[in-house]
Amino acid sequence: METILAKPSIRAEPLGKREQTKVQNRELILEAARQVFAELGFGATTVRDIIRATPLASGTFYNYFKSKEEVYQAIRDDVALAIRPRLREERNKAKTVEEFISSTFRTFMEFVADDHVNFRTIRHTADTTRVRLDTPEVIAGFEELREDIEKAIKEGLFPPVDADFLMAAIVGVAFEVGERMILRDKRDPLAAANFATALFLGGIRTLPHAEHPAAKTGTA
Amino acid sequence: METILAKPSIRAEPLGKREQTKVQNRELILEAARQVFAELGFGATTVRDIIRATPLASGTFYNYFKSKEEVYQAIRDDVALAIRPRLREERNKAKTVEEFISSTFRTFMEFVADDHVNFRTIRHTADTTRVRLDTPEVIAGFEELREDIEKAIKEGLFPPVDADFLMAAIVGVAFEVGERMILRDKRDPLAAANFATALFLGGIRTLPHAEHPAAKTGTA
DNA sequence: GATAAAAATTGACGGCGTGTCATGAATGAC
DNA sequence: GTCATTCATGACACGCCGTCAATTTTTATC
Repeated sequence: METILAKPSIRAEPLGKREQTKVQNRELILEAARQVFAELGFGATTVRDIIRATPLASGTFYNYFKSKEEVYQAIRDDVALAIRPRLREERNKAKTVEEFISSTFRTFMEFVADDHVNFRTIRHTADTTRVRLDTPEVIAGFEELREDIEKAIKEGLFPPVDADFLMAAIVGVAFEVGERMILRDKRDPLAAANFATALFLGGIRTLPHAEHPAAKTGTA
Repeated sequence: METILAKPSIRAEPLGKREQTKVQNRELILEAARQVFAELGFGATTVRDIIRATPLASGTFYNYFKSKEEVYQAIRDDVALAIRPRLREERNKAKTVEEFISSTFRTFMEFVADDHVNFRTIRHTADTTRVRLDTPEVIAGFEELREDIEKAIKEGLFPPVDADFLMAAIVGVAFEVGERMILRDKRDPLAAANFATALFLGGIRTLPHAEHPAAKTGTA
């Protein structure tokens, strides 16, 4: 852990066979887990189910993860780590409240629409009940948002509102509206983002008007 | 199930011994479950843990519930069934958008503040990860909200917005801001409700200004 | 009250998932 | 080629799950 001095003068890609299979096995487990979670739901899935969907032996699983929860975290964290930099960048570019809010929701909704397979399978278990697990990485993303809001307040971009509540509100709307979006027959991330943006910028009265107010369900 | 003709001419409270212990046992299990969930978290709790916290035998559990999930549902449903009528009543009394929104958030936040023990223990598991399970009763509450929004649109109270998205946004903000509220040292349901209400009525620019924008964390 | 029928409780049991660990195979260093 | 290290393997002991035949408790009837 301490000695970084390695033999090969070339410090690059060509991993040893050992490292290769290690990475491979990890990915094998993660991929199997994604499938099994999607099929059985998180709650019903067992470590055995995951490992059975893999050529590996049961004991091997525990060389990589401590539990199915940890696998789930890894999956979730991949997503969080992928979207967080993009969100941060967008927010940092923002010169106005409008840009801050709209770019946040647009980026998020587009990501969710792309990633809807993961999103869906992870949030919905087999039965009627829904599950939402926020891993430390995801929570760190929330904190980043709050920091950015606080910074924006300091710079006079935002009025001096309760940054903590505002962060919570943005998160709540993003996830909840995002979920409704991917449940619809036709996923329209822009429409969802526009809705959320308008809500935050001007409240209900400035929301875009729906074409067919009643026939808008699509959830069944 | 069909014959309602019972011997006792008095059709009233005094349940038979049979019915009494039935109600009692059910309550015994529910109460034990509340404690154990709070202590171990939902995920780590087993049916055995629950029944052990009870004078009953393991087999008896299954006369009352199919699984720990069903126990959890029952607990959650109690809460949902308690708050739904109050929310509905408030919304039905509303004559303006302002009343509709503000009464919804005020009622919800007050309820959450009162019930924060249940809310907290149920939403937070032992580890860092958070869990949210929406039971059918809770989801039915969401649907009620959407129906009320659709009705309000028909009556011209609301502009013709996307009722589904608006419902999701209200739910998201209510839960997420509600959670931040109960995490704070001093629970202030009115402040949380005012924040959410202002957001929905006029957007960010009309949000109440925080006294000490930076020192507002309280979450640590 | 005594007796029979109905209902509910009990705990032991087979099946399965969990996490561990001794064994052995693959890899890398020399 | 030899040896040490690292890792995969699957059997194992333990505990939980849901069931079910036996038993106890309650209710109905005489």
